[in-house]
Amino acid sequence: MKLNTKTRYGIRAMIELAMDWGGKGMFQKEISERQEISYKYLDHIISALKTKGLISNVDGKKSGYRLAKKPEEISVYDIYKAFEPALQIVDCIGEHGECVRAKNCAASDLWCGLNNKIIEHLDSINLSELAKKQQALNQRDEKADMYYI
Amino acid sequence: MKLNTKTRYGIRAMIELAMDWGGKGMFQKEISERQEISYKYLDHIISALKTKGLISNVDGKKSGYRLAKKPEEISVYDIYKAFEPALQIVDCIGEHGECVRAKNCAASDLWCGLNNKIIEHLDSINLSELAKKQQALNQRDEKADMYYI
DNA sequence: TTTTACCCTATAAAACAAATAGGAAAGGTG
DNA sequence: CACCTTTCCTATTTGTTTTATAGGGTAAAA
Repeated sequence: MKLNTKTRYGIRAMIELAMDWGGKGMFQKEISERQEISYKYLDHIISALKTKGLISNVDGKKSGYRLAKKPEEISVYDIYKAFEPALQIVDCIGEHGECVRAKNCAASDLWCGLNNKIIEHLDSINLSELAKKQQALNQRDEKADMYYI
Repeated sequence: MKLNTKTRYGIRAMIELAMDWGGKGMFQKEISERQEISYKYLDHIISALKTKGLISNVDGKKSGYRLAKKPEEISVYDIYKAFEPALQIVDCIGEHGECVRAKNCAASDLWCGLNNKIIEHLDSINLSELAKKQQALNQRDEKADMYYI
């Protein structure tokens, strides 16, 4: 099981925007530079986040991107769902489950249980926490740098 | 995030063997037919499970496969690890993490936390539980069939 | 000695991930 | 207005991984 790059980059971009919350807005270029994500690749990521209504540049094209909601109101799972319809670690779960045995399958139950557990966890963490954590890490970093002078 | 087929098939094969625990042993062909897994593909799965010491056919080649340990002593994560060295949903976790930012990255922390949660969950479930559940499901199924006569 | 079951390596086909490329549209600025 | 920047959109490429299948060798039971 691997997390895809879009979701990972998407989270990092969103943390960056969350740290800018209440600020001046951020251009794609700025996010790309700060997070070292290919500018062109970020195109797709921003597009997905925008389509899902998680970010917006409502004050005009050159106003920069902002979170569309409060950081507290955006969970990690919200961001995950910008890149995949839903978390579904196996296909037998959910509507389009092709497996006929799923109704009487202990394995299916197992994966379904894990799936729920992961969703629950991703839903319990919001951008506010992550931004605060990142800010703390950044400060710690700056302090560490000072001692090296 | 998707679970791969080998792990899924591997679990199903192991549940089948767990239900046979204390029994006569099962041939690859038998497992393949019961679980509707391609006989040839099952080759690789059985090979991996055997290499990891989870199953054995110690009483001779034609004795059939058995669990190498008690069902209670084999966790889902043990089986998972037969097909991947370890669960690692992102690469920045662990020894070969290539990401320089990982030490000061809230995102990395996030995925690391999720990773641990998943491992904990997979480690908390053992084959004994799964086999019992599957047996219950099978019986329920047989009963249901009766009513349809 | 024939059959059965396991064991091993190579290869193919398909799907997916990750990124790049090219350019259209639109807004702000000198 | 002309021009630069930024967003927006679609297509294409490249590489990797997944999901098998194929083919044959080995060993032991019947």
